[in-house]
Amino acid sequence: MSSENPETRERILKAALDLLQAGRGQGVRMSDIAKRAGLSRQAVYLHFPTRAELLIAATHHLDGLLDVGARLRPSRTAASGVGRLEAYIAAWGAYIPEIYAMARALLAMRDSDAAAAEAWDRRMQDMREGCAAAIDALARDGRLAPEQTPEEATDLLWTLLSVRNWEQLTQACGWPQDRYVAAMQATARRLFVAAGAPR
Amino acid sequence: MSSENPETRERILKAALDLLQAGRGQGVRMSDIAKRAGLSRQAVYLHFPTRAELLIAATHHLDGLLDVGARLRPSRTAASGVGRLEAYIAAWGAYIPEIYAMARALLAMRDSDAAAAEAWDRRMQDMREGCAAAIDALARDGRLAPEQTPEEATDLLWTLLSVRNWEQLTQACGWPQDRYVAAMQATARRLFVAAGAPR
DNA sequence: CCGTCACTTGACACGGTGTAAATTGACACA
DNA sequence: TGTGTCAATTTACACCGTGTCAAGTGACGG
Repeated sequence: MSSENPETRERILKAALDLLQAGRGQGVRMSDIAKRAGLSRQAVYLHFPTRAELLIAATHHLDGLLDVGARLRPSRTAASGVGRLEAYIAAWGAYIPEIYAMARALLAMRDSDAAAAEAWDRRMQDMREGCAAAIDALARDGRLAPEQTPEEATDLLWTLLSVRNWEQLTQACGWPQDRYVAAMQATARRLFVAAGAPR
Repeated sequence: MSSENPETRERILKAALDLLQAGRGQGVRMSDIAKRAGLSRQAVYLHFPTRAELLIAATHHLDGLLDVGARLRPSRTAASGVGRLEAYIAAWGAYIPEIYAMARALLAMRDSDAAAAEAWDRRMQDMREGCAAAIDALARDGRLAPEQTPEEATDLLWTLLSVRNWEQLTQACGWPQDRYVAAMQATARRLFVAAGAPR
C-alpha cells in the first residue's frame, strides 16, 4: 500500500477526480474509476483499501494541485480587518467551485462512513479557522459589529460560507459565481462590520 | 396500494417516524420499519412500493400531525413587514427541529432517488414561498434594504434558513434552539430591513 | 533460471432493496 | 358447509456495489 508504483496511484486519483468533475452526480463506482485509470477493479484495491480512503486521498491530491496556501495569502496579508474579511471570502468563494465535485462525494459518504466524516469535518474545521482569523482581525481593528461576540460571528460566517450554501445559491438559485462572491462579501460586511465608520 | 387496511399503513408510517426520530443517523432499513410496525418486511412492500415512497408518505403524514397552516398564521397576519419576517423565522425555526430527522432521511436519498429529490425540492420551494412573502411584505412597507432586489433578498433568506444551516449551527456549533432563532431574526433584520427607520 | 512485483482473472460473501409465488387464517355471504 | 377474498406470512431469489481471496501472468533484474 505504500511501496507500489506511485505512477499508478496518481493515475487512479486523477481518474477519480476526472469522473467526479465530469458531473455524474453520484455514480462513480470503484469499477468506473478503475476503467478510467485503465486498470482492473481489483488493482484499485491494491492501492486503496476502501472507496472512502480513495476519495480522501483524492481530496488531498486535489489540495496539492490547488495550492491553498497561495490562495489565502491575500487574506493573511490584508492591511485591515475589513480587507482581510473581503479577501478571505473572495479566496474561499473561488475555491469552492474547484472542490465542489469532490466535496459532494465526500459529503455523500459522510453519514455512512466514519473515515469520510472525519476527513470532511477536519477540512471544515480548517476553513473555520480562516473565518475565525478574519473575524479576529476585524475585532482587533475595533470594527466588529458590537452586537456580536467573535465566537458567534465566527459561527455565522462559517455557516454562511458553507459549501451547501454555495450550492444552493449557484445551483438552485442560478447565481453566477461572481454574483455569489459579491453577495457574500456584502452580506458579511452588513453582518459583521460595525456601522457608520472610518475610512 | 389504496384499498388496504389504513390502520396498518398508519402503523408503518408511525414506525418509520419513530425510528427516524430515535436518532440512528442513517440506519432505518425497510426491515427495521417492518419490525417496529410488527409486520414482515414483505408486508411493508404491500403498502409502499419503495423505500423512497414510504419516506415521502411519512413526511406527508408528519405534515398532517404538525399543522403547518396554524404555525404560519402569526406570520401571515402580522401587522408590519418586519413583524411578518420575524414571525416567519420564528415559525420556521421552530418547525425545523420537528422535521429534522425526516428531512435528513429524505435529503440522504436526494441524489440517488429522483422521487425523493422531487419531494424534497417541492417542499423547499414551498418554504421559499414563505420567504418571498415575507420579503414582499417588507418591500410593500418600503422597508426592504435598498441595496437588494426582492429576488436576491428572497434567495438569501431562503438559503439562510436552510435545514443544513440549522443543522450546522445547532449541531456543529452547539447553539441552543432559542439562540438559533434569535440569531436568525437579528441576522435577517440586519440584512434585509432598511437601516435608520420608523417605529 | 529464479524470484519478485504489479497487475489480472474469476469467484465469492455481505448487506440492502425489490420481486415473486405459494401458504395461512380470518371474515363474509349464501 | 363451503367458497371467495383479502391481509399478511414464509421462503426464495435477482440485482448492485463493496470488499475479500486465491491462483495465474508477464516483465524485469540478479
